[in-house]
Amino acid sequence: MRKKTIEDYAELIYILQEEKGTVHTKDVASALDVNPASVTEIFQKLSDEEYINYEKYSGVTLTEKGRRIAVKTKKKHDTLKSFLILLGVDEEIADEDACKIEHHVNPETMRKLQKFVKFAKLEDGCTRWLDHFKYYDETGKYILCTPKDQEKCPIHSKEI
Amino acid sequence: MRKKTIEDYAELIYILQEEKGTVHTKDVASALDVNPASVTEIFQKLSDEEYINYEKYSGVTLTEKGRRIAVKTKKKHDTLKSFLILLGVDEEIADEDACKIEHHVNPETMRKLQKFVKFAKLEDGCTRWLDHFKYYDETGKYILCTPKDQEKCPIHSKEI
DNA sequence: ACCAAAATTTAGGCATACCAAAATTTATTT
DNA sequence: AAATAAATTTTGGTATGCCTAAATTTTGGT
Repeated sequence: MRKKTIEDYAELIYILQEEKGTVHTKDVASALDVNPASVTEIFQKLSDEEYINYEKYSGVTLTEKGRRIAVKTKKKHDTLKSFLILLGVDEEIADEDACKIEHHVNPETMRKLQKFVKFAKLEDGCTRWLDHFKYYDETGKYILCTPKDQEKCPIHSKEI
Repeated sequence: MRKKTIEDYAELIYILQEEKGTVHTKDVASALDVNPASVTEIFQKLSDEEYINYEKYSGVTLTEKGRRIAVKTKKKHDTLKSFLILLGVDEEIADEDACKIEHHVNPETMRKLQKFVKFAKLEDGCTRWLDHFKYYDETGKYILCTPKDQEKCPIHSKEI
C-alpha cells in the first residue's frame, strides 16, 4: 500500500481514541497494515511535531494540534465518501478512494464538493436529476425531460 | 512538490512528444520542476521498464507500453478536470487537483465520474439542475422546483 | 511475587526519490 | 576547427518510510 501521511495517522488515532481512549502501537499497526516498529517511529515523529502526547510503552492521545488536523481530515474524508456514494460508487470503494484522495484536494475543491453533496441531499430539494443520472448510468439512455416533456418521463412522472 | 509517479512522467512525455517529437531531459525537468539529474535517473528507470526508448544524450520517446499508460492517465486527468470545472472549480485548481488525484482513483470511480460528466454535458439533456446547483452555491438559497412549482422558479422559467 | 507471553521499542538495513557538484558529451559561435 | 557554452550524465549524498530481528518493558496467569 502507499506511504501514509501525518493526516492518515492523525485521522486514525482520532477515530480509535473516540472508541477506546488511549491508542496503542498495535492498534495503529493493524489498522494501517504496517509493522509495529514503524508505528513506534511514527509516534516519535508525531510526538516531536506535537501532534500527539506520547510516553514510551503507554500509548498516545492527540494534542489539540493533532485533533485539529484529524478532524479536518476526517471531514474531508466524509465529504468525499458521501459524494462518491451519491455517484453510485460502492461504499467500500468510496471509502478507499476517499482515503487516498483526501490528502490531495485543494480547499476550494473541497468546498465545492461539500456544497454539492449538501445540494443533492437537500430535504426540500428536487433531486430527480440524480435519478435521471442513475437511470442514464444503468441503461445508457437519457430520457428527455424538459418541462414540456415531463409527462412522458417515467422519472418525472412520479409525483413528489 | 510531491513525488512523481511513472504515470506523471509518461503523461508529460506524451504531451511533450505531441508538441515536439523527441523529449529532452531539460523539458521534463522544467515542466515537473525537478533537477535534470533526477530526470536522467528516471529516464534510466523508465527505459529499464520499457516505457520509453532512451539513448543517452539524445532524448526519449514513448514505447507502445508507455503510450498506453500515458493515454490512460491523460484520459483520467481530463475527466477529473472536466468534472471539477462542472462543479465550478477554477480551471487552474481543477488542473492541479486532477493531476494529484488521477493516480489514486479506482477504475469504477473513474467510470462513474466519466458517466457523470457525459450526463451533465448531454446535448439534449436537461441540465437545469446544474444551474440550480450553481445558484445554490453562489447564494446559499435553494429554489424549490418540483414540477408544480416550476412556474415560480427563475431558473426553470427560462424556456428551453 | 514470579514467569511466560505479549506488546513495544531499538538497532541495523533497504529502496526510493530527490539534490548538488563534477565530469562528460553535444551544440554553437567565431 | 577550436573554443566556449549548454545540455546531459555520473557520482556521492540526504531524508523518508518502511522492514526484520533482537532487546526491553509491561501484562496476565498461577
